Amino acid sequence: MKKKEEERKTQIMKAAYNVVSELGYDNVTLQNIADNAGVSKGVVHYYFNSKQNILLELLDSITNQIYKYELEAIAQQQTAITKLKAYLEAVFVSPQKNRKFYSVYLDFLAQANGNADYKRINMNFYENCWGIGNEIIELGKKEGVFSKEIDTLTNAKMMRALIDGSLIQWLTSNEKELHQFYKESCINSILNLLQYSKE
Amino acid sequence: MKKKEEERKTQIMKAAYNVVSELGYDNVTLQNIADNAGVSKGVVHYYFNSKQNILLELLDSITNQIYKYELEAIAQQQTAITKLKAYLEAVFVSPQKNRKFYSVYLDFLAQANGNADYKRINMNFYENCWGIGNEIIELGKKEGVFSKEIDTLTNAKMMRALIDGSLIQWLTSNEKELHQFYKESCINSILNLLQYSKE
Amino acid sequence: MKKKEEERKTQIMKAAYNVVSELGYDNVTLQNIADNAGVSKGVVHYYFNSKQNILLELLDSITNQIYKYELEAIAQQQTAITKLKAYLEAVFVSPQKNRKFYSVYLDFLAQANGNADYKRINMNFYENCWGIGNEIIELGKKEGVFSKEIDTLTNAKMMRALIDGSLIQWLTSNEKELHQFYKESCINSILNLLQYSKE
Amino acid sequence: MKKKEEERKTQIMKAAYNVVSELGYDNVTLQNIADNAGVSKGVVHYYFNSKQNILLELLDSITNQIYKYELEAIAQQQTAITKLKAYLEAVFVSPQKNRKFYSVYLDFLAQANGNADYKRINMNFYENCWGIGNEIIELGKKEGVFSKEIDTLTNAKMMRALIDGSLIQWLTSNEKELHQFYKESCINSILNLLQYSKE
DNA sequence: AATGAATGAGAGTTCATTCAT
DNA sequence: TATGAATGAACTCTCATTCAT
Repeated sequence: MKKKEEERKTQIMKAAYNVVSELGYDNVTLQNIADNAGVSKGVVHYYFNSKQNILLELLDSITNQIYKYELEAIAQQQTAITKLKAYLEAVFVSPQKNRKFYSVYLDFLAQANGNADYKRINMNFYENCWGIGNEIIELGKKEGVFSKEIDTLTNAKMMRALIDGSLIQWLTSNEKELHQFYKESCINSILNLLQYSKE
Repeated sequence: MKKKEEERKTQIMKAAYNVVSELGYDNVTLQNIADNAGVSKGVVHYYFNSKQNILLELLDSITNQIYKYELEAIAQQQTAITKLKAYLEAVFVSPQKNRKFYSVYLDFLAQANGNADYKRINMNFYENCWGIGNEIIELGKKEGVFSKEIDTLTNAKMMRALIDGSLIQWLTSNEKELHQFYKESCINSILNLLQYSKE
Repeated sequence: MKKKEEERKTQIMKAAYNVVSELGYDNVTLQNIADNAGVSKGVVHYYFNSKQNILLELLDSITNQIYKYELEAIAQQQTAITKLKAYLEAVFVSPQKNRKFYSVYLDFLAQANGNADYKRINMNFYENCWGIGNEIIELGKKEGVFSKEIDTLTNAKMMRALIDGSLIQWLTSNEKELHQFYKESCINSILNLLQYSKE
Repeated sequence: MKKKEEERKTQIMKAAYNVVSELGYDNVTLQNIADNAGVSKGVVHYYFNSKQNILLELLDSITNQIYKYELEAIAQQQTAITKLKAYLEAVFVSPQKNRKFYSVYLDFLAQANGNADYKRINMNFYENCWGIGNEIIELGKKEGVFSKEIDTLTNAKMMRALIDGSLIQWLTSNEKELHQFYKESCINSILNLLQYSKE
């Protein structure tokens, strides 16, 4: 019983993810979501109490999925450098998936500015991301491959800023081949930041 | 005649900027804009042909203003390092102005994903920003203060990614005092990137 | 089997009475009724075929209960005057019960205007009430305590009009202490009408 | 300008009156009202901010109109008895108008039970009606045609209860010819109450 | 040049009813 | 018997756009 409910919610959330990525946050209607999920409009309200709720759970769900995927990626590596590379491979997973995730995520970032709930969820995502950065940097310092002079948290934040800024730039560029460029540039820049920074 | 028309359009655009920053892109109505501008709803349609047009011109206008402001800032400096610092001072102008600009800009970035016009305007803004980066980096290489091994355009792009990523992070954090932290972290990271990068 | 069904229907009807009195006729949902009865929404449909049916049976049920209660009250008295007083004590039973009954009854009266079924049930209730009035007045005429000149049925109708009009006025007044005032005023007016009327 | 707005609101309110009397309070839709008024759905919202507002103003409007009509009727008479008769002629104006007004009024009375705004408006109407009763009774006492022993306000309240109760009974009866019966019975009962009451 | 009244399509939401389990 | 998931029609309300003045 509980299982079926969970399946339905997942089904609707996937539909919402599709629709938001295709039409953009404010063009989404419940009818769109229902159509994409292959259910009636009433079902959407039955499982979520409002449109707001669906989108709230969607943001929560996709950021957590991204985070878990990244966590798993670095867990399979042993050294700071390989963990860092695995992390960036996970982040820059593919043009298709990045386009989908970042176009939806950007919509939520825009909404977050005036919405405390979205803000909270995004803050949580940031903290998770910074946590990954922290872990890698600390390990690198221990290994002696990263500069001991740099502040761990600050650089974790800068890492994520570089990643988000890059993928947002890439989204605008609209060219698939640039995905590789941004991935490599990001890796190089981060490596340089962590290895050679002074002061 | 022409002059009055220009004034009216500017007046309405300022109102649109205020309203979008306060309410968010998709909560804006023409009535809001008209009220904020102190004119009737009909006037807004008279000078712009549609709501879409106002917002299109708004994005164009604010990105160009930001660009000009940044250009002027670096024009007053002579060396690469001072130009870079002036650039970042111009970008991180103040918590109030950054909040206003970036909340509106983020809204447009989100919209841009499905809208070629927004995309084009943003691409133009990016190119302007990269141009500033290029100029500073080239000068620094000539002066010998920046590493000659780095690729100019790539690093100009990374600079802007770091800036945008930082200010978007800051927007979510919602704390005024962090503005200073992000500004300084950005300057330090960029300086380190440009001065010590290898390969 | 039959017994259980009867119990269930009673249980649901009590719930309906509670819910209509609390929320008002048009704010009632089947879910409310089901919740108040502690059963599932499907059960309500199982025992009654439609929402309309529940409410129809509710009106029938509560008007008959009121009538029976009034009948019993006058049956315990022997004289016209004591029967009349007992009748009015039964009608003005208590602020709580009057509020509950009259708020629901008023809802039905309002609905009755466009609904022949409600109208029929209410007409039946009126006839029952007039019957009580008739009985009391006839007895009083025989006893010589009421004027022989008055028309029995007409005065029975006026009695009930005075009662309903008073309790509806009282409902609006919203003050518990006025309940006593309206009860006494009603008794006095009816006594005067029946005892001293000319022509 | 103001005049046209007033006309439109009146036009819409008349339509609302028609529609509520035909369909009943909770079956009314904004589309019905718009259709009956011969305007678009948007216009109704343009002049009233919500459905609730239309109905609130409707109750206020019709009760005040009724009151003014009654006031004018008694103003044209000089003695207590002729004023009383004129009042009742005004109240029982015609089967058509009574049916329309009382079916709508009954809807509002039912709503008033859970709505403070409706309650307030109805209370105001009651006070106006009691005021008319007071004026007539006081005059009759001065003239010596009404019993000096009766309490003025109490009897004014009972008068109105008798009137409302009678017309509500008549509504259910659904027979045009009974209108005359209820009018006459009401007049006779009130006259008897005011002339011959003891204690 | 400027107004704001009027339109109507389309949004989110509610809920009686149906029906597979 | 009993459940509650699913449906979809119908509701109120919003708002870009049009247009007579």
